[in-house]
Amino acid sequence: MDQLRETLKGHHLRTTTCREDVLSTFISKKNALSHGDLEGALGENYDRVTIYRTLKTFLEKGIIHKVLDDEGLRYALCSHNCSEEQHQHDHIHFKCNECGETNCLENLHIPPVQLPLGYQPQNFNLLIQGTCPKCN
Amino acid sequence: MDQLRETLKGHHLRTTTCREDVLSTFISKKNALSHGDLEGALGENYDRVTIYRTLKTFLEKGIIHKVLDDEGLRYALCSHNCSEEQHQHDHIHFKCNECGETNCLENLHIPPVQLPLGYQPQNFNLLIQGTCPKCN
DNA sequence: AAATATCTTGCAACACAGTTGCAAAAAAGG
DNA sequence: CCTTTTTTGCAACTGTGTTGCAAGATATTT
Repeated sequence: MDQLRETLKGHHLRTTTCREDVLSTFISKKNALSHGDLEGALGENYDRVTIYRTLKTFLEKGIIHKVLDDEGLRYALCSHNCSEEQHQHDHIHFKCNECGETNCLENLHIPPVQLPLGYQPQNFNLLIQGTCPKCN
Repeated sequence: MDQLRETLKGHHLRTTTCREDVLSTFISKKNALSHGDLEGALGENYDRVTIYRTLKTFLEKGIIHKVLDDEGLRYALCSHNCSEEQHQHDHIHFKCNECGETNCLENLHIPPVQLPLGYQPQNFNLLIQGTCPKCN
């Protein structure tokens, strides 16, 4: 796939098979992935450390972003074009307690919150847990 | 302090010095604490493992709840009375990027979000990152 | 197409976070 | 104060994430 190379080049990264494979895994599975998920999928081909470093690089370059929940750290593709300079992530993540999948709800915004005086917000991150349509 | 014993008994827990100390640390420092924070404060008196187990017990009994941010797991007191059966945590956490402290914004509610069809929400968790009044 | 500079990978080793089993010690209740 | 039940400390272990370094791969220049 040439689109993978394009995406990597667009973020000023050399194309390597590991980066292509990690990126393509994020694209094919659409939900948020942990390092462990990726190691499970690609661990026979690449070293643990390389996958960690790939994730770190992708984070820095704005290809993926962190997704938090109560049982660990995951990563998901940035939908709106992020770059090294600017990340825009005021979106909502939904974690299903049945199947355990976490997904970004792309088209929703976090409603405005009236903060007490003196608080300067920069970033909003809403995690909703419950049951997803597939498990409902 | 007898209030500590009362709180523990109210959640069906035996009073031990470790539990009293952990609870009183949560009460005196008002912000969210990590295991490491508690180990730093009490580690000379109690074993690492004991602190882990105390946190786990407090979680189960509804004395504290998890607080997530992009660099790890923290815990904070439940303000509204939680029990083993029911936790109610639709509140907002604010993490200051300057001082690193995370606090619960007690009196705020998360505004309602219109979810797509099929999503059954059970729990809302909003993390706002920015600058807090002290660092502003 | 080969040579160079630069970046990426794998390996080993390490630091830190969290868990489990078990025997000894402490709490609650009679 | 004796018994039951829970909690603690210790040792050992698993899992997660990082760092240094030499070897390999990528991009670039000629």
